[in-house]
Amino acid sequence: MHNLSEQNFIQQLSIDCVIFGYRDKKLQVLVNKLNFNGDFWALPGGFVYHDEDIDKAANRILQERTGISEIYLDQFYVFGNAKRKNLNFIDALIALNPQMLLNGEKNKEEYDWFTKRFISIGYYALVDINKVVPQKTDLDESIQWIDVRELPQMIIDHNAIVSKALESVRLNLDEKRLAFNLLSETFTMKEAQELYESIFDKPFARNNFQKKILDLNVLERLEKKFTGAANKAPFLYRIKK
Amino acid sequence: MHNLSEQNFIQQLSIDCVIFGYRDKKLQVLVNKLNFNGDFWALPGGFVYHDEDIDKAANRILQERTGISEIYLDQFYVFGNAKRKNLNFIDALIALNPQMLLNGEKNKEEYDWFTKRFISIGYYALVDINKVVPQKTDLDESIQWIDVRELPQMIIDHNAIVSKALESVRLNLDEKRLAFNLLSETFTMKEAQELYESIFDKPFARNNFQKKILDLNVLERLEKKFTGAANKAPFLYRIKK
DNA sequence: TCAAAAGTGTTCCTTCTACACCCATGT
DNA sequence: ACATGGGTGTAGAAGGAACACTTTTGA
Repeated sequence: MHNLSEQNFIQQLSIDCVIFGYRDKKLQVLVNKLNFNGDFWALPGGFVYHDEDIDKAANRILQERTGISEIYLDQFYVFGNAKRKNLNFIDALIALNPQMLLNGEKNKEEYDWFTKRFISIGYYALVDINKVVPQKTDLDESIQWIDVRELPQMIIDHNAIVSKALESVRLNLDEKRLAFNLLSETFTMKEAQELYESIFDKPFARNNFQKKILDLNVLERLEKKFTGAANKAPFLYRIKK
Repeated sequence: MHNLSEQNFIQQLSIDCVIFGYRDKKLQVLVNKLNFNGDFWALPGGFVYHDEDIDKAANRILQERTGISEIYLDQFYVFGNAKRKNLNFIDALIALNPQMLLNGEKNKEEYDWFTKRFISIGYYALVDINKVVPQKTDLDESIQWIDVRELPQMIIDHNAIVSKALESVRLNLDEKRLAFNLLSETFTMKEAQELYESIFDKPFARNNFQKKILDLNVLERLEKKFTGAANKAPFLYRIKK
């Protein structure tokens, strides 16, 4: 593990990130599988340096995991149940990975630091999945995109954090023009519609959707996209600068 | 001061409460004036015990300050700027109150605990102002209701916290039926309208307002209220159980 | 009988929804 | 020519805003 216990970070405070991407007509979340025996899944997260804004900390964590900066992100909720501890998870981990205890002193410190009750600030991020190269840390066995509706059971309350994040995204989608952060720079109206449908998990009428989106007055129409298919070629759109 | 430094609380984490009440056709906020020389105003706030849910902590703080339980409250934002410290405020305080330094050791601990950077979770509460008996702590010179549009300059970012709270209340007012928490148990439609007008700081059309509120289908109509005025007596309403 | 304020109805306009039609494209 | 999918127009429904009218109350 890192030098978590060395007091560089604010104690008992963490940040958990729900990073949304969109591919294959599915809304996906970036999650990592922890590098231990047993199935331990978690959201990317981290801690806050003593002299660091929490927004900056969230940005840093996101950059570490996705490789890109200038990510759209928003704080959406604080999870502060008193029982929010890594303790149960750590004990299950140690039962399956007894070698973890070998290092004595050092690990004892880590253990004490890490098993306290944590308050976690939830951030959601919306990224163009094609620009992201997921980065695992040495705590992770792997990091991958998983369909938001097919997530495995995750540690502590991370599944609940994802639910709350999705709820917040839905509430803010139109007002803050969030959706377009999930698409590549140019896209067709159909792609935008399929994105909406995967976020809200319901169909939209094609003509009315187009009208609604264009009435937002934030898109500019570019050239047509010829796919070779035997039908009218759709226009490409881009967010107005 | 209290035994803040005795590690009963989670470090560097606070809760600040924006307690809204309504009287004299004005939306008011409960604020306290600190018990030192100089004009130091602050929102009621507190800290979180190690074994306490953050929602419970907010409830406890509210109960201490208002004397009532069963308060409607909602977490609305986390304020986590790195420069969020009591340091400047404390130094100004000490300059005006040099006697504070006399107690040596004990106060040094307090000083160290209290001058660190704090992350604060904002909660707003909506109360029936008639049921509240504001309670000051021994840190306060006074505690009082002040019109939300006439608040003095407060310490750190407390004015910004109030702004953000008001914004959140406006967003959630209809969806969560928040408004009626601010009125006494029975009220006339005019009173409800005046409350809305003070929250949104704009007038509503009388007839349309009545239709909108009754269409919510959450109120029951009671007897008429005869005031002695030379006009038609309005009905009283109450929230349906 | 009158003024003041409450209650209710109606029209107009904007917005949302559903249906229909036409157009471009490659086979 | 034809099937396929994209773009646009329009009528009907629903919701909100503005206006008008009636009712109740105490002086």
